[in-house]
Amino acid sequence: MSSSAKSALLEEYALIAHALSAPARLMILEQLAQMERGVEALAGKTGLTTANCSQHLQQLRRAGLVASRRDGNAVIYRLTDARTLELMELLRIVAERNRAEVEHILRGLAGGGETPEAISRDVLAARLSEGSVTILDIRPADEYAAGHIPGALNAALTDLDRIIPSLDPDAEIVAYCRGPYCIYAHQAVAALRKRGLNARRLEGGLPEWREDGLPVLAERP
Amino acid sequence: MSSSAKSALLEEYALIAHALSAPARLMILEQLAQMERGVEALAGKTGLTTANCSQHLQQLRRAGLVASRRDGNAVIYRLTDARTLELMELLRIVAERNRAEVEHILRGLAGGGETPEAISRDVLAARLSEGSVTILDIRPADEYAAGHIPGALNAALTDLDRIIPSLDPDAEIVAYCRGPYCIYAHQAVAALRKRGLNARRLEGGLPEWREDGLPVLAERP
DNA sequence: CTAGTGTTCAAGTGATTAATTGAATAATAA
DNA sequence: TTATTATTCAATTAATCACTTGAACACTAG
Repeated sequence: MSSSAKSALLEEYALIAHALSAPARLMILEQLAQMERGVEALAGKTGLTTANCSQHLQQLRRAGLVASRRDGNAVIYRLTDARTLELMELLRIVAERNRAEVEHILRGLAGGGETPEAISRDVLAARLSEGSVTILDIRPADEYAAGHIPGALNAALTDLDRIIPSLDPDAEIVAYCRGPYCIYAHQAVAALRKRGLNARRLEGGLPEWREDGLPVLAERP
Repeated sequence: MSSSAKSALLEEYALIAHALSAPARLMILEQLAQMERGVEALAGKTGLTTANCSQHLQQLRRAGLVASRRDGNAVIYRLTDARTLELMELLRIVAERNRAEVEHILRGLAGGGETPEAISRDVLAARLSEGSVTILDIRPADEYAAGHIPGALNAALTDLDRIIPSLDPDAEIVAYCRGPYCIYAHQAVAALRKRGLNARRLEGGLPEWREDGLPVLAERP
């Protein structure tokens, strides 16, 4: 009884870890952290087929990490627990500390140049009110519309060149994206710095910002 | 290049999660959190065969979670990173929040009776110096010998009856074991309370206590 | 050197997995 | 009702997994 309780518990914990052990599911969770979405939309965003995405979603549901509701004939999935984001971030931290490959990949994204430390959310929040920073939201427009840092300009990565001329060359620029798994901000910072701009990355992304209770602006709430 | 970098990163994160997705490996990690150990000793503690345990250890090593050194003809494994423990604890927290089964199992361990909240490490550490608490270490003797809270009495679960007569019936008793995955302390508290003693569980186990920088006594350091 | 101990490797089995395809099911609109 | 859209199910494939068995390897003691 006691040893079966122990192994039952271990199986529960392993089930959560298993839910996070497929890249496809990590992508889905990152997407759901931006906003709730239907299966087809998620499939489009992640590049999975609809059926495959649905199956992954059901595995996530079995683990209790996502829940769904019906809206007409669409099934809208959402994260059940913001703690899952912490779990994913810790996963990233442990991977970064223990696997040299991770740092190697991240260095490659910086394009060879030196990249300054990411700015913390606290610090950015404090400077927000001063208006002394230009904030760039490097995500697709629909995710920006679902919520963004007040005052942030939206620009997709492929769209950066369009917005660069309008930036104050002397201002400090802070770029953010979906979160710790997202490389948009890394790439944006590398591109901006290559053009001589003073750009840094924000630690984490919008979901982490929201989770810290910091202000978020949505197009229609 | 960018999308391949993204998927390469996701695969790295998934690799860590995968390492944690088997109950056998969670058991091994919990053991290694107590003390470093050779393959055979780990196999004995976890109930795995030696070969199987060795294979799991190599999977953990591939993920970077454990490292090894040779000592004579024995290969001694250890955790590489205490952050892994945080990851396991968060895994437990998310499982507890999202899966009703977990709470159900834990309630079963309490034996139907009411169990008080676990006492935090800070609070116990503060009371330690006052000497107003009896601390019980519910782990096998070898793990106790490798390190324990100063002043703690060692008693295996099967051994509880032996030690109970010597306990002050009016004192507050705090029991701890290997950590958040370990159910020894749960069971010990249930048994002690059934006998009318004022027992509570310590939050986390010895590894977490040590990780907080709190004092640990080892038989031979 | 040989014998003994502790660990790893290699091959094989059964179970589980991710992903594909196409059919089945819900809910809505005409 | 039928048609449409969105999602899930069922059957399939190839790959990977945990675990077992028995042999191979590394190191130590004699």
